[in-house]
Amino acid sequence: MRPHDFDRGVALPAGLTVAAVSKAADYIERSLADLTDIYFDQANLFSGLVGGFGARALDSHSVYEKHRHRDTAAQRFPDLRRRGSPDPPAPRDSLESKASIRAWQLQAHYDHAGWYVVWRYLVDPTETYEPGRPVIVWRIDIAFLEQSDWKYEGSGASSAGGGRTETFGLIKPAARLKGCAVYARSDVVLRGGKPVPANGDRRPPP
DNA sequence: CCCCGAAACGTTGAGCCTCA
DNA sequence: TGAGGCTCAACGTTTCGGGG
Repeated sequence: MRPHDFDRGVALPAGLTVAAVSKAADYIERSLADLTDIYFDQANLFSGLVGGFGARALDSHSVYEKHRHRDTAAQRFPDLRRRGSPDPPAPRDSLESKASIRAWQLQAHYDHAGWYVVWRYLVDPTETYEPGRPVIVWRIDIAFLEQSDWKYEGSGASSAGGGRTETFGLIKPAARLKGCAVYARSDVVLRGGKPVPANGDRRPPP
């Protein structure tokens, strides 16, 4: 990772360190480098892997661990809990690992309060950013989200058709996550809502 | 006692709207 | 005019629990 792109002023969950977050992001980039064909085949599945690998890395590199005992179906949140916290953990001891290629938006099936770490990543098959690293984590958001930060998003899914079930969306994610980027690569900027090289060409001619 | 639907988990793509 | 906000459709996996 790029040490100077970490912001040590961002509030983190108790016991979580910048070093642990950095190791986890590095683990994601290295572990998934050979699996980018999955991304081009089914991007949503690949993002699921990114989130899962992030949780796995934090489990081994931080005081946050995956729960060892399977809870009842409605209580599977969170991905990680602070070591030694009661069961079920309080929101302050809960840490959910999410991944996305989107710049800001965040969706979940629940509106649970707790700490969230979001691995914002891109797939760079030409390895323009880092030789040997086709998967790049370009920003890491860490925030404590209240239940009131989420809004319900209905669905028309039924036996008559439709795909997804009900979800919750983070309200005004760009505003809500302002100041929550513990890591942000300075060589990546948002243009057209997508991450692009900061030193890339300006807007292409019409 | 097995099977299968419901419900939990993980997301992206696309379109339209608002507002500075 | 573009960035951000909002909404909804589509997709894939795993676990639970009740009915046949």
